[in-house]
Formats: sequence, C-alpha cells, structure tokens
Amino acid sequence: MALRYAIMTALIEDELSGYDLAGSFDKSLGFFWHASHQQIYRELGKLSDLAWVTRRTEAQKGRPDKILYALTDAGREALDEWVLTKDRMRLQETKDELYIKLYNLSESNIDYLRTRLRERREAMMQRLYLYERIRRRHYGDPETLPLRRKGVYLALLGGITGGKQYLAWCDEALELLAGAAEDTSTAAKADTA
Amino acid sequence: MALRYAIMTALIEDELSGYDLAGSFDKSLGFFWHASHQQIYRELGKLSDLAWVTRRTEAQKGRPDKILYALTDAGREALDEWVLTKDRMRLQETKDELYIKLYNLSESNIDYLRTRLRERREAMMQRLYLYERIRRRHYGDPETLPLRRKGVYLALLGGITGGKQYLAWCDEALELLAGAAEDTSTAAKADTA
DNA sequence: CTCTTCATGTAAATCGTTACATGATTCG
DNA sequence: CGAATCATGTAACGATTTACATGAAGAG
Repeated sequence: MALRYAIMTALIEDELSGYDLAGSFDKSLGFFWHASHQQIYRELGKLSDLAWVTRRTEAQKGRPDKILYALTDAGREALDEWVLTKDRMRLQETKDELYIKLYNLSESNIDYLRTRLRERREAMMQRLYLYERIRRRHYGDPETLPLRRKGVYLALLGGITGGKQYLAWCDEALELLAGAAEDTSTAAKADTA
Repeated sequence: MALRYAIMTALIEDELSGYDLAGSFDKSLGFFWHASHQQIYRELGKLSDLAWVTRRTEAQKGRPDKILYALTDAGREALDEWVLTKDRMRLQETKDELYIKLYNLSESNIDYLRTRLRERREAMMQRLYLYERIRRRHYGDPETLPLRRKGVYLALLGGITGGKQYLAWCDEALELLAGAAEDTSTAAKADTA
C-alpha cells in the first residue's frame, strides 16, 4: 500500500507522468522507495479508478504523448489520512542478501565476498556524494526550513547517516577479512580493481 | 530466491522444523531476513521436491508431529554455488514507510509522527540490547573466530552499527521536530507517553 | 474457561521483478 | 547504423502479506 502513497506524495507539488515518476520520483523520494515503471503504471491505473488522481494527455512533437497525473482533493484527503494510520512498523528489515552470504563465509568464497564488499562500498560512496550535494544545496540550515521541508530533510538525513554507517561497516568487514585472508593464501595479492 | 538459501543456511548446523525456522531462524538469521511461516512452509515444500532437503517426521506426546528438515549434499552444493552468484545488488533499499510519511509532515500530523519516532527509537533500543548481548556472549574477540563465524559476526555487526545509526537519527529527528513544535502550538505540552 | 504456545497447512490478494512489445528522436 | 532516451504498456512469474483452518496442551 505504501507505493500508492509514495506516488501521491510525489504528485503533491507537480503534475507528473508515469515516466517521470519512474525516473525515481524526481530523484528524491525514489531513494527511499524504489519502484519499477511497471509497478508505477499499474498503481496509477488504480489511482485513476479511485479518482484520487486525474489523467490529462499532452501531445508532443515527435515524442509519444505524455499522460500527466495530478492529485485530486479526494486523493489529498486519502493521503493525509494514511499518514495518520498506524500500520505495521516492522523495524528496519535489512533484507540484504549479502548478510546471508556472509553466514556462509568460507575459504572458497572469501575472495568473492571481499570483492562484493568493495563494490558496495564504492556504490554507497557515490550515493553519499549525491546526498551530501543535495543537502548542501537545499538544506543548509534545517532549523529555518518550513515544516514540510523539515520532514523531507529528515528523510534525506536518514539516508545520509545510514549510508555513512554502511561505509563504516564495509571498512570494518574488509579489515577483518583482510586479516583472515592471510591465513588462507600465502601470497598477499594486490588490490583486485 | 534468497529466502530459499536463507533457510538452507539455517539448516547447515541443525535439523529444524518449519515452526522452528519461522521462529526467526533460531533468533539469528531472522534478524536479517524475516519470513512468515507460510512462506517458509511453501519454500520447504519446494526444497523437498528439489531434494535439497530431506523430511523426517518425529512423533511427540500430546503435540502435533514435528517434521524435521535436514540439508542434503546436493542442497549444500547448491548453496555454495549460490553464494558465488552475482545477483542484483540494489544497494540498501531502505523502504521505510516513515520516510514517506515524513515527506508529508505538517502541523496536523507532527504530534503523531513524533510519537512514531519515539516508538521506533524504543523498539530499536530493545533490539540493540539483544544484539549486544549476543555479541558479548559469542563474539567477544572477532579476530580469533574461525572463518565461518567471522561472517556471522559481520552480519551481526551490520545490525549493530545500523541500529546505532538509527537511534542517532531518531534523536536528531526528534530534536528538530521538538523545535518545530514550539512554532506550532503556543503551550508546550509535556511528553505524551 | 480463555488465552497462549506448539505445529501444520490452504487460499486469496497484493506487491515486485523480468521479459516482451512498440515507435520516433537524438547522439555518436 | 547502432545505441540511448522518451513514453507507454501487457504478460507471466515470483515474493510477500493477510486471512482462514485445525487441534491438543498448559498456564492463569
């Protein structure tokens, strides 16, 4: 049910097409709730049926027509209600396959898993740069933001602190496994870039 | 596909029933990959069909029979192979409804969201106590652990550092929203326990 | 006597991923 | 000429949740 409300949230300020939304919800909400375009189109269909959004076709030269969606008053109401519903809050379900793989750590896969850890470290670093750029550009002084933007800032902050933690964890993991590697193979191989 | 391998991972060291597995995979793996009993029973059925696990019924006095599952050599092989497969690694998909709700922060829901934040803070604190207890009891000196247990330790460490980060984020969020509350209502209300 | 725990399952619905399909435009 | 981008969708499958269903034991 949350995807539905994530989409409506993205439509509060702008009229957007399914394609726009799939482009990671304007590069913002998408960081916190990814969805594929198929899911989004399906959900937009349902939202239309509920009359929580309206559709408007916009012709374009040389491009397929755009279908722009806008939030209705009823949708806005439903969204406001949803925010106040106490849904299951199942505390941070990490659901990361890498953890399961780590449970199976052995000499035959340690090199592989170290490579995966390095990859993730790199990917998270990239994402953190992006988050920090957004933070500096738009949320320099959080205390002075209007209330709604404070909420958006807090989500971003969650992404930032979570990302930093993840980096630190990768480093600690790599360190521990580097020590373990010396037990395994006699020759110390250089970085596998 | 990952649930399947999570189950097999839990079966490496013990023979377990579906019920045991549903009890959060022996309180360990379950922290990192929760699944309901329905999912587990279904997956165990498939694993039996594949001959990756064997079933053995154990009668009990006054209790329903237990069906105990054990990993076969073929299952063990499949698991080892899976660890080495490069699956989609879609970097930490936070997927937390609270973030979406925070995007909708307003004066009409700020009290509600602050309560939710406090709840989560409390719940995460409880979980952290548990993690730390396990850590002290079983993983006091990680450097000296055998390789496989180092992997398990790293998963636990991920849970711990992630949890601490989450606590810190809750605190920062509550602080920012406490400041915001004073703008909203003239009278400062005491804690809403 | 009721609630919780142990122990297994079926059924239905929704959520999410992967693959397929179309068709024009722009960039290299 | 081939690949990427824009823009929409269908179909099939797999993953996950929620509800329904049974039945005995033990605790309060």
